[in-house]
Amino acid sequence: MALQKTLKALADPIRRDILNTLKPGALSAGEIAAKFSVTDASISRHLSVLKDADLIRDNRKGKFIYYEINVSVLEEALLWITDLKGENENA
Amino acid sequence: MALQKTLKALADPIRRDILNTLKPGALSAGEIAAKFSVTDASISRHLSVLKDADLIRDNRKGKFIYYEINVSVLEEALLWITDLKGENENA
DNA sequence: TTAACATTTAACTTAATTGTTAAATGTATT
DNA sequence: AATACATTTAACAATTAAGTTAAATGTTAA
Repeated sequence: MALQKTLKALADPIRRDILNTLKPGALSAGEIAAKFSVTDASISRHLSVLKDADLIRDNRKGKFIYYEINVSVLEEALLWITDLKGENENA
Repeated sequence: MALQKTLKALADPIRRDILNTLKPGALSAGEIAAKFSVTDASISRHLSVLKDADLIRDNRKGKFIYYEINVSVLEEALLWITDLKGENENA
């Protein structure tokens, strides 16, 4: 189930863009939304998909909710694709 | 565009299953379809999504159309995810 | 407690995806 | 040419996904 959620979450260009945006460090929902041309509500739903996939984590600081990337679940996706490629990491 | 198509194609469990099924070698559409519980027509459309993403290639041999996996486009997906992970392949 | 702000959730619309059945296409065989 | 077989395509129904606006929630500060 984790792999399915991960790949589904990564299959949307806005969500991939959000993840890249968070790579340098955490940002609030508003800061993230400001970078995109869709509504805050739309970004909020994308954030919830990413969070459900455990690709991001949130923590509230006062009025703001900061999101940070969590790369740990990418490992499974990487392994799946690598295995499909049929490559040996020691080759 | 290629990355988007790749990830979208990989975001479906049946399509991932098809790719794994093709890993050992090419199979005809019918042989692939026989392994799944959906109709031939449904598998045929999954095959066309995979083909459009260039994850598989087809070649007809008489009545049969054989599909084989093409892993080359996985490289871009792998690079994207690896870069997001922030890892250096020499680290 | 009221007001203001940040964010999410609800309700709704539209578009895309997946599955089904039935018709169409391509190839081989008689 | 006619039939049979493998596969795809078309047409349709059901589900899921993504966007919008408006209402709701949580937090801070007056």
